[in-house]
Amino acid sequence: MPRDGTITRNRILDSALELAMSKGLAAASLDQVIAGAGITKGAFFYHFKSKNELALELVKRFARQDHDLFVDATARVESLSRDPLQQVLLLCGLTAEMFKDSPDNPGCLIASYCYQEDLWSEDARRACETQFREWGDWIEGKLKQAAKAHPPAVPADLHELAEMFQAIFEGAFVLARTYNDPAIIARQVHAYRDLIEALFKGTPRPARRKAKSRK
Amino acid sequence: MPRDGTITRNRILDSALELAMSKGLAAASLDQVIAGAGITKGAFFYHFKSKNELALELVKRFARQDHDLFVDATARVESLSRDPLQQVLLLCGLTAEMFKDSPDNPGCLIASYCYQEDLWSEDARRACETQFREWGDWIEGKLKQAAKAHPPAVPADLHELAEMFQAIFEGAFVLARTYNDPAIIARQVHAYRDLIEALFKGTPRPARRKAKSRK
DNA sequence: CATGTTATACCAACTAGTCGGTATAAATAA
DNA sequence: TTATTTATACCGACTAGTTGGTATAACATG
Repeated sequence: MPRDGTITRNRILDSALELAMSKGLAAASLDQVIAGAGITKGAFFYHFKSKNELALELVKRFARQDHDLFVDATARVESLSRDPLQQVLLLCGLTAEMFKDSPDNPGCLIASYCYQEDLWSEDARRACETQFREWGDWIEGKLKQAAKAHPPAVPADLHELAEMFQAIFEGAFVLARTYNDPAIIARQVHAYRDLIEALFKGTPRPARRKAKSRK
Repeated sequence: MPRDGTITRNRILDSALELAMSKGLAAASLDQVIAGAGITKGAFFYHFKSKNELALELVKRFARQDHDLFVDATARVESLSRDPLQQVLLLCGLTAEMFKDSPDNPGCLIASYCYQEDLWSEDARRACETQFREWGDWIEGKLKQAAKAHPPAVPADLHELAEMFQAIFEGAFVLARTYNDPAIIARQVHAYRDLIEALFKGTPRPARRKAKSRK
């Protein structure tokens, strides 16, 4: 067998991801992708038959990685607590933690794609939808279990509430970039966590440490 | 005065906005902007000295329009109720209403820009930040007034809570595009409204009409 | 006429994608 | 062992078309 092509392939995808997060993949030229990957045009078109195929493969890889993250994170919180509400709260905490002190400018590939419809094929859209639903369904299920055991003081639509997790997440990326303050992401996820807790417990809990950096 | 150039200018901006919402302004060519506006290159470069200037002017116009909307909406809710909490809840209702039965694929110019940094000049960023803060500050102020009069059952960071309005909003656009279901926007804003109400009132209220369309 | 507005023709740089060819390395065979 | 084959992986010059931007002339209107 010749040398391993998957290395080159991943270098191309990595380069494309970086460009997608900054200038947007639609606006990035293949020459830039190629330069970033440190390869040549020939190599690129050996691995991908077009720029659109690159876009699709990139989002598919993203969805796979996100799925792995989901499996890992849910397994962890389910092993940390048996209480479904606690599991949701822990998941929020875990997620917020991931974005605390994140050095680079965070963002979401899906959000970037859905404002650049050249990249937004039906295949890509469906892959993203599936991935979103995976998280949403899990949270919704847990919230419903929690509600069965101990109904919240105020009725709430648990489907919408679960959906809100992703909404806040995606929105926080936009805010972080607009305010130029990545800390917003962890802050908003935390705020969501607190709202859920308040809704289900309805009683004050030990005061949370105040967020320090609020320029 | 010779004939009115502001008409052409606005046609250009309208065309650019439409392209920005679909394929992204960075990926859109000037020829497409020009074709959409039904004019020629000469006319374009008479009104804008470059594509980047177009991008900046477009986002500035967006911010102006959003500011007008803010002034109008807050004035309306402040005339409808004297209770700050009610005002916030009404504002959410008003906002959700705006996106109910929205025919075209909704989206936010700011979100699109912040994933395409060719367009994301510091000037543009600051204009967007200012506009975001206008809404956030107003909501935060109202929530603090409301909390003073009748503190929520559970302590909550009202700054984060106000910030969450925009986060949910921006996130809902992404979800709407990913799920291909514009109804999500009104739904999420409504869910936010309900959370705020639950937090401050803490008692059940007349059951809301169930959302009907949930494919 | 003078000023503001629009059209046509054009350019150099860049675009996605092609193509003939080369390098690598394992498998086969003498 | 060594020569040959085979398939994968990669290179870089090339093309046809597009890009943002310019030059210049024509048109409209007061």
